[in-house]
Amino acid sequence: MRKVTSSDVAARAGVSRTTVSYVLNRTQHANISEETRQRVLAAAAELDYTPNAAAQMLVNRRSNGVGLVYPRSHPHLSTHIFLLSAIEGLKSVFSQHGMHLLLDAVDNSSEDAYIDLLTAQRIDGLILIDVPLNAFVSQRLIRNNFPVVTFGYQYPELSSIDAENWLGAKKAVEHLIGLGHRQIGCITNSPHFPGDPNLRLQGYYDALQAQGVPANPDWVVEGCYTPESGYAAMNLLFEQAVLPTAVFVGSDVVAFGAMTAAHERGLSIPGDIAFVGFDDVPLARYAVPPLTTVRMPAVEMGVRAGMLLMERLLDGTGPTHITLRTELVVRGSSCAP
Amino acid sequence: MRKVTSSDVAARAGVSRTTVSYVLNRTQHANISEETRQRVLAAAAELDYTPNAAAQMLVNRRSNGVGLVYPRSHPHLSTHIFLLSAIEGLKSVFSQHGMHLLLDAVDNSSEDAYIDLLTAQRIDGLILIDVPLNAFVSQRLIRNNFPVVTFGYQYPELSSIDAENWLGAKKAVEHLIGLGHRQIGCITNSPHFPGDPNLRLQGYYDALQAQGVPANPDWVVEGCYTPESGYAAMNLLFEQAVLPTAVFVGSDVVAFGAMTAAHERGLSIPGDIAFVGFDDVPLARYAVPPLTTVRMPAVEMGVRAGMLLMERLLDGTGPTHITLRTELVVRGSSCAP
DNA sequence: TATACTGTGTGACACGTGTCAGTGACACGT
DNA sequence: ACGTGTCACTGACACGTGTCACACAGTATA
Repeated sequence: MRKVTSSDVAARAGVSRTTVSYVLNRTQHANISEETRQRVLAAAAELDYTPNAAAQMLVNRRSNGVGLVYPRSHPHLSTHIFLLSAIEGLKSVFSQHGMHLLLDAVDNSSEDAYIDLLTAQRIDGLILIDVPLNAFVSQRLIRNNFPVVTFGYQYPELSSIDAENWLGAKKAVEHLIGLGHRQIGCITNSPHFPGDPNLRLQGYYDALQAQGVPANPDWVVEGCYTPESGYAAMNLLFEQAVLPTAVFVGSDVVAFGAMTAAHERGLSIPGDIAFVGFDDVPLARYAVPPLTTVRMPAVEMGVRAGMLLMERLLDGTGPTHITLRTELVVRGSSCAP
Repeated sequence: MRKVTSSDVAARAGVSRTTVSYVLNRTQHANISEETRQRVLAAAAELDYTPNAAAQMLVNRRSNGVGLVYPRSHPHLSTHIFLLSAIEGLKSVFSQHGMHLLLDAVDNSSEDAYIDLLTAQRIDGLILIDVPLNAFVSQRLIRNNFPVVTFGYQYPELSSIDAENWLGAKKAVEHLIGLGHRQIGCITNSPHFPGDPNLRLQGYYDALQAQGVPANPDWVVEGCYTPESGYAAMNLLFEQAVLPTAVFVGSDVVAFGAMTAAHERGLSIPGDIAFVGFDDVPLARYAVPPLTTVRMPAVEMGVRAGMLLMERLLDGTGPTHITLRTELVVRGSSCAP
């Protein structure tokens, strides 16, 4: 089957290809009579004409594509539940502008493969979700002034979107302290990477210090995105001589595993041990008991990131950094010890 | 900044652009001396040359893009957890072939917007996840012999990938019957669409009939993807005069809501009421109690779908239908009444 | 009458690539 | 000397679009 081109439309309307282009693109400075305009429009509709994307990309030097890059290493849920919400927000903005989303997972090994997407002009902009940037790549992006929005961490020269991780964690722990807890453990969201300060963990420490509650390094254990890791981390905590009466978990999904470990040990929640999570995943309210957590505005973060990139693309504005509020949602998993 | 083109490479290597193309594409019938070949390769590397995707698409009539379409109407988790796994599987296949994934959500209103992606030649193939095809669109796809793989439902002329929904549901309910249950309710995964037989619901009915257990239409309630809907559906069941002793839920995520409703009513699971879910979402094992469920091989479905599409693209094979096995995973939420 | 201007439309080029047909140069067999 | 063949390489076209500079007719202006 042959593809319909603008020449076909021109022939059918009895005009030149140039005229077709002017009509379809509503070119301002072109004077086209109303009658011809209608003839062209009719011909295009009858032939069901769609402009060839490749040809447009080639001549416009614009692909209307945006690359969305995330690390493949993150296992299923935690960050990826977030990924879905972010996609939802991003798409709601991009679809209004006729932009398409190109998905690319990145391995730790060949982490600059997605760079080809932009040197090949396949995308006009880049959204990076939790992707570690090595110096080579970041400098290249900055030097070329390529439109980038980073998600969840900041780079001075690149636009970024984030939420109040530190403050959210601090509020969560202060909530526990306010309930009377003095022995508060922490299971982190992710393993520690050098150079990547864990703001949620820092919020935990700062809350303890601000309220004069002693910190116990034995009560801080690393989680790694999954419920399995939370389960294992909690069992590690149970090996301590003195147990905490409350645990702040850096991610709801990890908290699911931690709470299961507590259940299996016969502890009652929140009677024997209280839990607070982070993210407010849709299932958090359906944990047993319902999980107290810090809400991340995931969809809104996607929307704002999309808007940031569009502004950059259309108006050429410089790098902007946005931090959205987090909110403590108190449910059944936390109460006085 | 100017883009590096193959002309630049040619100039630097002191050869023609044709030679550059032959070397970089390893064109078989072209005879290029080893020495020239190395010169070209070196020049390309020094200039950090990447071919322009638009130009390649235009001349090759191939975009190396695959459209992944899903309905926006599905709320967060259920199908979308599945979506992430599918993406994982799809990407593992596509990345080997240099194919890119283009994401597109489809509204009920303008459900054929994604068709423009293919008439514009922006994509070479289409993966449809739970997207309802109206007659107009499907006929157009079939007539043009466009490469399509549907996910989760079948269309005779289009390739498809699915799992044993009917058999999985049947095994789940037979499991409950085997435990001694005779009063078994059902909360569906999704609302009923005309023309879309709910195979999981059918498996439920057929298991009851095969084992001679009476079916009670009052015990069948519609869910709608979310835990909220499961919560509401379960409370609807609780309004019955006689309560079921076990419930088969068409989706783990919906089951989370249903179990929470049971907890709030003070019922013990599985003592007072047993539950079996469907999907084996990563969190299912961390429900309270751990959820007995039917495992969907989501990632493998993605892989197989990707392979199906690649075969179709490379070898031009006809439509193929694949159905993968499901497996009952028995956990703590089900035992004898 | 010559000039300028306005409204309407077109020819031709550029974008960057893949590839067919063709060009010399050289070797070989008769 | 002449045809045949191979090797290494290149010129030119095509893909489908956007847009600049120009053309032509008709009308107003000096």
